[in-house]
Amino acid sequence: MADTTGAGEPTLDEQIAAYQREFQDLDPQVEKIVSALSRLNRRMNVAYGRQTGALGISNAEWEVLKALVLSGVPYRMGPSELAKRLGLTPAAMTHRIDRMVAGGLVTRARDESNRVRVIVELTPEGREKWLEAMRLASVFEEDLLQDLSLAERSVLGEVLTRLLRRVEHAQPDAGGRLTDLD
Amino acid sequence: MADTTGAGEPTLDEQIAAYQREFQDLDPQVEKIVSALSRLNRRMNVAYGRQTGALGISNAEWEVLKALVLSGVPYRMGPSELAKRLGLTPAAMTHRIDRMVAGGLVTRARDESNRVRVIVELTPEGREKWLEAMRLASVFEEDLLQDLSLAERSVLGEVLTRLLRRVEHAQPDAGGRLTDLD
DNA sequence: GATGTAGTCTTTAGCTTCGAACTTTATCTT
DNA sequence: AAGATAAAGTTCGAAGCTAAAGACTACATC
Repeated sequence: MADTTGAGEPTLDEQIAAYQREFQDLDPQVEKIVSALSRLNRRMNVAYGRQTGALGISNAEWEVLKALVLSGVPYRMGPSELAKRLGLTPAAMTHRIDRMVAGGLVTRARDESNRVRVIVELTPEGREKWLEAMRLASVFEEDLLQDLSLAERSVLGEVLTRLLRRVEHAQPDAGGRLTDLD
Repeated sequence: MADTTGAGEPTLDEQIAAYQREFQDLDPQVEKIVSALSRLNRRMNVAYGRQTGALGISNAEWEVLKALVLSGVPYRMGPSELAKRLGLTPAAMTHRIDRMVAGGLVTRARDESNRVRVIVELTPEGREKWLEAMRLASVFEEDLLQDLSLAERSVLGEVLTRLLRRVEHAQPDAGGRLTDLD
């Protein structure tokens, strides 16, 4: 379970109509964008989960592999750095690393120059898993976007990064309004 | 914690560059769109979480309220219907309803015409909570999209629903490819 | 060099979820 | 009717998460 496939969910247009019925002062166009974004993301995560599952790892483990690989050679990071990157508590990171060490995806060693620190390092097996997952993911992503023209891709990318900048550089105040930080 | 704010995360462009370095056959434009989508969604969920938290409910409870309100008067649904809608197991639904009954957001009653069934019904307090949350959310969403022109909003909505249709009407096969169902 | 303080993990307790087994009620078959 | 089958929720045990407390190391200050 925990499919989040959205089976039995109303169509997007039905949902917008219901919103309009229950909450009048709502811009349907805004709501459509927001709802589509959220749904699209959930469906994509389900797809990623199926792919990583087929490789015998979880999405959670895939994220750790991703952080390590993207950090570049020699593929090492400390647990707290990883935790911050993934938005986890240090406690959760400890346990996740435990599982991944047991699965042979990473190794854990004490930093000899500073014995408080721990070094998590990607194993060759872990790197290979990530590559396999990436191969599947990139095929899926290409297929997903295949109907979009080059112009549409360009606009979509630009608009999304603009929105991203807005949430990142602004924080909602108590009333929920976004106020610029800089 | 569990902020998922992405503190200490590389910028989007740095991340794309790292992908290129570690995995050559990747279309940077595709990856930019996908990464932006995912990040944007995480940041938005954090914002929603702050807002619902300020109202004394969790995002999880907010989702149940949403499903009930959108179902329309008389705001009633069965646990399994709710579970399917939210992508939860029946077990998780049972517990979530327990908590919401305790919090006065919904009531639980046996259906007298079919005593296997249970009816979860929104309380006036629950409906009011949802309205408050919606007021905050709609302000946030308007602010988020404020820099987009009408034309851009229209294109964005159209493109996103097209992508959504593609994931919904197609399922990735074992190799990860999306194959049309109809 | 003893003591305090800060930083980095790990441990513990409690919560939410999933998967699977179980209970209760309705329905179908004969 | 009687018994099998199906459907709807709940209960149970394990996994993974958070928050808070604890343990250990490094470093500053006296």
